[in-house]
Amino acid sequence: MTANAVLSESLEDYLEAIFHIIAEKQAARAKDISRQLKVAGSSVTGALRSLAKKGLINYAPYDLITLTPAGRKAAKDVVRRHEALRDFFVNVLAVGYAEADEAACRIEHVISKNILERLIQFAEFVEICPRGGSKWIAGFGYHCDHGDTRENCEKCISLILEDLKRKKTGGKSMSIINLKDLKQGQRARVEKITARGDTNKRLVEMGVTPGAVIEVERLAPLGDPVEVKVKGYHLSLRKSEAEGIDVELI
Amino acid sequence: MTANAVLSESLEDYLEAIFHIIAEKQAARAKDISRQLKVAGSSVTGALRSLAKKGLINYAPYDLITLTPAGRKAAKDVVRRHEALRDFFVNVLAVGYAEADEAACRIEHVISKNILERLIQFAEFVEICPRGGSKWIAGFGYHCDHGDTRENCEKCISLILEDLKRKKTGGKSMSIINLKDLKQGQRARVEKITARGDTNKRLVEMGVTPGAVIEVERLAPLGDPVEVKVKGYHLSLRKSEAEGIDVELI
DNA sequence: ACAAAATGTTAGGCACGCCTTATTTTTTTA
DNA sequence: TAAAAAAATAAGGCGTGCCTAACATTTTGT
Repeated sequence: MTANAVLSESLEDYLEAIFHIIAEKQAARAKDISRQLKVAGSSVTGALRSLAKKGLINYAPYDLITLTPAGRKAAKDVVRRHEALRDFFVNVLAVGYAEADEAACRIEHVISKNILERLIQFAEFVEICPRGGSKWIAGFGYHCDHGDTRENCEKCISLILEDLKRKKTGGKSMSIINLKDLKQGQRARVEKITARGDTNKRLVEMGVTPGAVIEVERLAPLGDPVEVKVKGYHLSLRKSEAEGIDVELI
Repeated sequence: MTANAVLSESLEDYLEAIFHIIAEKQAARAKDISRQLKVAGSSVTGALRSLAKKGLINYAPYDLITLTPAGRKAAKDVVRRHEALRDFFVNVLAVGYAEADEAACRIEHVISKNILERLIQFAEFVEICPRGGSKWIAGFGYHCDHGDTRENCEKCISLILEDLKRKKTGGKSMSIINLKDLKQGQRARVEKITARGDTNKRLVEMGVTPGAVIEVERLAPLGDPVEVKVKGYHLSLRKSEAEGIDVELI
């Protein structure tokens, strides 16, 4: 019941594991957790008691384990840190997924809020800035493997020139579309929030602001709701909300 | 005496503190360490015994503390991680020094070798790639504070165009100079290693390769030796070695 | 040189977080 | 439905890393 108890690294790991198990199969059992975290069953019992005492999980001996609202919030926070770090390593540093995931696992416990937000913003910036982009990251990968020479930079510059020409011919109105028209897995840059009033407010609060990168994670059959990821947060938007967001495909 | 014992986070902290104290005043005392790490004196005694047992420090009760060669190597490694992280946070993420330093302090213990190298390379890449550079990072700072709109991107693109023009007029031979002609604090990109034979080999081993960013940290009165930083490593180069390196100012 | 102050060490304790071994409870299966 | 298997818990131990309090050894000031 404690309001905002500080979680130890290992309790964060337990919470994260529970979150993932529940996402797959409604409720978790101690065995699932011990298997996932590779610790003895008795260690799990102790951890579960701690988490229950902090009001983060519903737990009774021999019973299934679920997250309380506070627990879900705390778990999502850990997961967001984890995913943001992993995405940064994969998308910006061009590190392999497995290695990135493992590194995220360790760093997620010690990174400060501010630095995390900066990392998220930087990854976003790299994607939307014309000077960045996936080609640029590919160039970084080349630089890592082969070092850099002036000739490579010349090539790089001509790539920018090509991009510029494309932009120019595309004119000022590019492929601005509505969020609801995106397909699953597509990413876009928020161009404008056309929603007004409360909806507008709600969207901004959730991190949906012009310039932000938004990714469609799942789309219900009728497009309602649409699950998206923005700034590391997973959001579920109603169709009416999605319609109030204009985006530009990346 | 242990060859390559794994150090706990706290022992790494102790080693790092000892390294910094010794850099300032020849030898460390337990009090210096307890003051710096903000722990009780008795904790220091225990840690020192551990470090001595691992053959990393020379330690006798009531006596001054110095690093063994192995200890110096281990300490330098920790310091490199710390500095590389801090530099990344400051130079790439545009985070304040104090905050960056504190974050580095925590992350340095858990970051993997590979990811660290990638971070170092990325920071370097941002500096030497024409698409990156300090102006680009400044743009990132703006993006963080105000979000991004298409107009900003237009400005950004015109900046690149200006850069391109400058490069064009500069022609193909830019300001390639010799490393020995750099002043203290200047940074440059390694263009070519003109040294041959053993010197060449030694330089490459130390991370001085074409494309690398090199920074002059200290310059002896007669330019021999010159202390530089490359890829997070602090090196001391003899004048004869410095003369074998052609660089381009950043 | 010798007391006072500063510094260093020992001893004992506490909290974590993990382990192993043994026991209890629940679920499966024959 | 009862024995076997699986899952969960309890008890006790270990290592780390920190603390306080008490004691030992320098160093310093006069």
